[in-house]
Amino acid sequence: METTMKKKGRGKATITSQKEEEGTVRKGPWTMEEDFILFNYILNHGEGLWNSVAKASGLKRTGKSCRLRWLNYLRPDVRRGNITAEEQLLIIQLHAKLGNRWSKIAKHLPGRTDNEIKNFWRTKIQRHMKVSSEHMICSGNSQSSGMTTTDQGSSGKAIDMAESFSQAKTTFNVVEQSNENYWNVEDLWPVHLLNGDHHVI
DNA sequence: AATGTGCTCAACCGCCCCACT
DNA sequence: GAGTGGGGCGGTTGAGCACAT
Repeated sequence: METTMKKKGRGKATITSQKEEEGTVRKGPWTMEEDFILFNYILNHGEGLWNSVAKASGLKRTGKSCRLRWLNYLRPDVRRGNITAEEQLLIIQLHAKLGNRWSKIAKHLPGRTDNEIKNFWRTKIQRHMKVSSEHMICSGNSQSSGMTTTDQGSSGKAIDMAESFSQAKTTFNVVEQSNENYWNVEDLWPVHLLNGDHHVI
């Protein structure tokens, strides 16, 4: 049996059904059962040695996949959705300072993952920069034309943006996200309590 | 209501680094 | 020093959703 993601199954839905039947590595969206297994395994054995986790837990996943799922989704301290205006400002400032070092940026934002920040940057900031850049070109300011956001040269623009952003946060379209269509990590918490393991990481 | 388009974000890929032998 | 394996990181992909037409 396989529980599919509630409504919002995302990610690469690669064709896995045949191969997983053959006992090879499974890919694509995680099911609730898999989350359940991984979550409980890590609660009982701790993090690290991800290949061992993958094997010992019985999950037909790679160690990398287990690690990613844990870090980006299952970890108890992970915060989901609603990147605050302050966090957005911090991200912009840190990116100006550190560049695309998402994991380093994430360290300054407790509960936020590098993946989340990276996605946020690409979907919000990068697009905003593109729009403002186009606006500048239209306005006759050609200095910034041709600059991509992956360039380190974008740092200056990011700083400018951070300044204007701090002044007009509301114009930046802070994204409200609803996670109601996902199963929550909280849904898994009672399980470990039932197992008699009360130690939370 | 149906269709098209753009956006979001979970997950994979490939590369790199580090520790160990 | 060379080889190997595990883990971490950044870039990219693509299914599903939301909104527009």
